[in-house]
Amino acid sequence: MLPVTTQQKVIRLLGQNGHRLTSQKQTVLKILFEHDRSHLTVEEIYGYAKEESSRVSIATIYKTISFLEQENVLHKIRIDNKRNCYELIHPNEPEGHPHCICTKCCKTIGIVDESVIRMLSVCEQAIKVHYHFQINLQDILYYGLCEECRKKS
Amino acid sequence: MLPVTTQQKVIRLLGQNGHRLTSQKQTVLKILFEHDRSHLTVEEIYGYAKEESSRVSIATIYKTISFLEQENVLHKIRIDNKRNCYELIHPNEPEGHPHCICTKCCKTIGIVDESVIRMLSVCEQAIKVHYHFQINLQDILYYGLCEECRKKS
DNA sequence: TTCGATGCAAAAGGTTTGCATGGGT
DNA sequence: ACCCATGCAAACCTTTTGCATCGAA
Repeated sequence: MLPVTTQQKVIRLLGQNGHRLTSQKQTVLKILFEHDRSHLTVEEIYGYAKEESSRVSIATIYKTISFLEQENVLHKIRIDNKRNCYELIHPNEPEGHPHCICTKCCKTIGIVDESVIRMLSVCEQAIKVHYHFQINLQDILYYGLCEECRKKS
Repeated sequence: MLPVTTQQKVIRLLGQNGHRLTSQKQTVLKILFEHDRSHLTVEEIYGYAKEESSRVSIATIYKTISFLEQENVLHKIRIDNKRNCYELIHPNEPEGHPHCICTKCCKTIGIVDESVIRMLSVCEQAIKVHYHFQINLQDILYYGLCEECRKKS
C-alpha cells in the first residue's frame, strides 16, 4: 500500500501546473491506489472505472495514464506484447525493478529485495565494461512458476 | 554468422514433418541468415523479401515467422512495445540472452559474454531463493547509449 | 469566463484469419 | 493428385487523434 501521505502528494500534484483535477483523474488514481502492487492493463483500469462511475471513456483512461506516466506516478511494464500493464511507482524503491511473471496464474511479482538489486547492478557494471554500453534504463522480466502454482503441480 | 552446416540443417528441417519447403520460406531464411545478429522487424523482413522476389505477402511473412518460432529457429524479442523483433537462435549460445538497445541509433547488441551470463544466473538463483519463484525464461533489456553514440554526444 | 479535460467516433497500425488458388511432394 | 502453403482482403485489437462540448479554477 502506498503511504497515504504519498497518495495525497500525488493527488495534489495533478491539479498543478495548469492541470485540472477532474473526477475521472481521481477515479483512476483511486483504482491505482486500491490495486497497488498489481499490474493492471488499461482494460482492467477502464473496467474498474466504469464500476465507480459510468461517465468515463476509454480514451480518457489512455490520456490519464499517459499523463500519470509523464508525471512519474505510473510505470509501464510490458508483461505480454499484446497489451501494456501499469504499476504505481514507489518513490523509495528502485524504479524499473525486475518482475517475475507466473505463466500459470499470470501473477506478477516485483523484485525489490536489496541484495538481488545489488547483484543486478553488478551485472550492469560488467556489461558497461565488456560492451562499452552506457545503461540508462533496465527492463527485466522472468517467466516461470510462482510458489503456489509450483506446489499445485 | 550462423555456421553453414547449421543453416543447412535448418533448411532441411523445414521440409520435414509434412511441411513444404517453399520459395517464400527459403527467401525468409536467406534474409535471416544474411542478417544474423541483427534484430529484424516483420516489416523489415517483408521489405527485404520483396527485393528478393515480388511474390511475397505480409501474411506469409507472419505465418513463416510463427512457424520458425515454433521450430526453435527464431526468437522473438520485444524491443519496443509497438512491433516485434526477431533474431536467429544460435544453438550453442544461451537462449534468450539479454540485449542492449541504444536509444539514439536503435542498434541492439546481444549480451552473450560468458562472465556476464554467469553473473546473471547468480541473480536468478538469488531470486529463486528469496521469492520462491521458479524461473523458466528470462527477458532482459537494457536501454542506453552505445559506444559510438556516447562518443558523438 | 477561460481553456484544459472529456467523450465520441473515426483512424491508425500491427497482427491474425478465412478462403479460394497455387505449387511442393 | 493430394493437400499444405500462399495471397488477398477483411477482421481484430489496442492505442491514438480530432473536434465539439463540458466543467474546474
